[in-house]
Amino acid sequence: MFYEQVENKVILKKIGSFDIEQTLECGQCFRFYKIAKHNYIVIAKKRVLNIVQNEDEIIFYPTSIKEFENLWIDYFDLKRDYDIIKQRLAKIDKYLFNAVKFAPGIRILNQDPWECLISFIISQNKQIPHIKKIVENISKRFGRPISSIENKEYYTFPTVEKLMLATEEDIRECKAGFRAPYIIDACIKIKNGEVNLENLKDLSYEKAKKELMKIKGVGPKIADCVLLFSIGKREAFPVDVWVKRVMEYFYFNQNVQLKDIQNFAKKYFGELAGYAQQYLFYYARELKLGK
DNA sequence: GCCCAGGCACTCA
DNA sequence: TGAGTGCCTGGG
Repeated sequence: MFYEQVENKVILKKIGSFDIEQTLECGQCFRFYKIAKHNYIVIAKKRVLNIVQNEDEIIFYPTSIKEFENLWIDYFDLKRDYDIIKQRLAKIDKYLFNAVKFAPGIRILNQDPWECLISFIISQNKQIPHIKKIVENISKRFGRPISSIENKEYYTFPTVEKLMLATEEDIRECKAGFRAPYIIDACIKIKNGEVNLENLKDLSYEKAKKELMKIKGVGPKIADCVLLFSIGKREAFPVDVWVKRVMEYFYFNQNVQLKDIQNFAKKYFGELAGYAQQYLFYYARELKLGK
């Protein structure tokens, strides 16, 4: 990896396994906008970041070397060697070999746990464009404006304290529907310390999952998403309808129960389960496998 | 107009 | 303990 600053841009070169489209569109985050092919805007870390991917470089702006090192290297998981992860996965079987080859540029982001939690609470029974819209509504209404680009204003995701002030009715007005009380419950339990997002990193995967599931509206799938995408628990294996479909299609040849898939993934993928999940999910959804 | 979507809580056997 | 059902809402 090599990077340099040119004016207000950081230009990243010699980075393997990083495709901005695959990374953002693989369903792990909701606060991004496609501006053009290979050009995205990402809202994270209380900032608006433009990303342009060219043949052999990726340009980030506005930012600086210092900010890039402090925030974005971690956010995009750039220090990790995905070539090794992909090699190990590809050796497991032909399905993973193909899934990895299909989207070799996926990286698992390290997002903010709070925003990630609320976003995935919203995600149940929703399609991605809806989820993005609701998260945007909440940010517009309760977050702070960051900056405006081409007449579009971008907002931070609200803090726990700020969202605490919202009533269930307020949140329903953001189109969250029946999830509104779940969001209120998350605010309360995090604010009063019943659930501590800061500590989750230090807990085992199982304990951290139980901790998250104390919140109403958080079941195994959502807990796994939060653990994988914001707590760094790469052994988490979120099973949503797409993953269920692709796992049944490749490995079971029949309908099976959620817990069968969980047990299988744990044994079969081990500590790489989370990565396997991302490659398989993207592969399945893009090709509509098993549907 | 009906159906369904990246689950979950709730109810009832 | 396990299966069945309802849920806001918007797009196909």
